[in-house]
Amino acid sequence: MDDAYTEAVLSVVESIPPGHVMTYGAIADVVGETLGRGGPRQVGSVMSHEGGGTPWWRVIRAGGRGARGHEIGAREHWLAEGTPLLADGERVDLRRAAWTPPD
DNA sequence: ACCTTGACCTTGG
DNA sequence: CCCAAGGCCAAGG
Repeated sequence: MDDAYTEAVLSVVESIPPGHVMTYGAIADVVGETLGRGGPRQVGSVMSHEGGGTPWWRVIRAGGRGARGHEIGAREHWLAEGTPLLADGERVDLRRAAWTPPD
C-alpha cells in the first residue's frame, strides 16, 4: 500500500475520460486542494514510479506535449482514442481536450 | 544540513 | 510558438 498522496494522484488520473487530458499542474492543483501539499514535479514523480497501471498518456505537460521520454507511445494512444490534436500532430489541443474532475 | 535530481510551471524576451 | 531563467516540492545521496 502506498501513501495517500500517491493514491490521490492515481485516482485523479484514472478519472480522466478517454479523449481528454489533464496537465501535471492541473492534477497538482486538484490533489493539493485536499491534501495541501505537492506540486507538478511531485505528480511527475508519482507517475514515473507508479503510473504504469493507469492511462498515463492522458497526463501531459502544460505545452500539450506528452510525458518526457514517452511522447511516441502517448501519440499512438491519442490517435487511437480520438484525442483532439493540433495541426502538427505532436501536441494535444488543450482548449478542446482539457478536463477537470467534477466537484 | 547541503547538493543534486526529476514523466514540471510561469514569466519575460 | 520557442528559449532561457528562476521558481517550486519532495526524495535521496
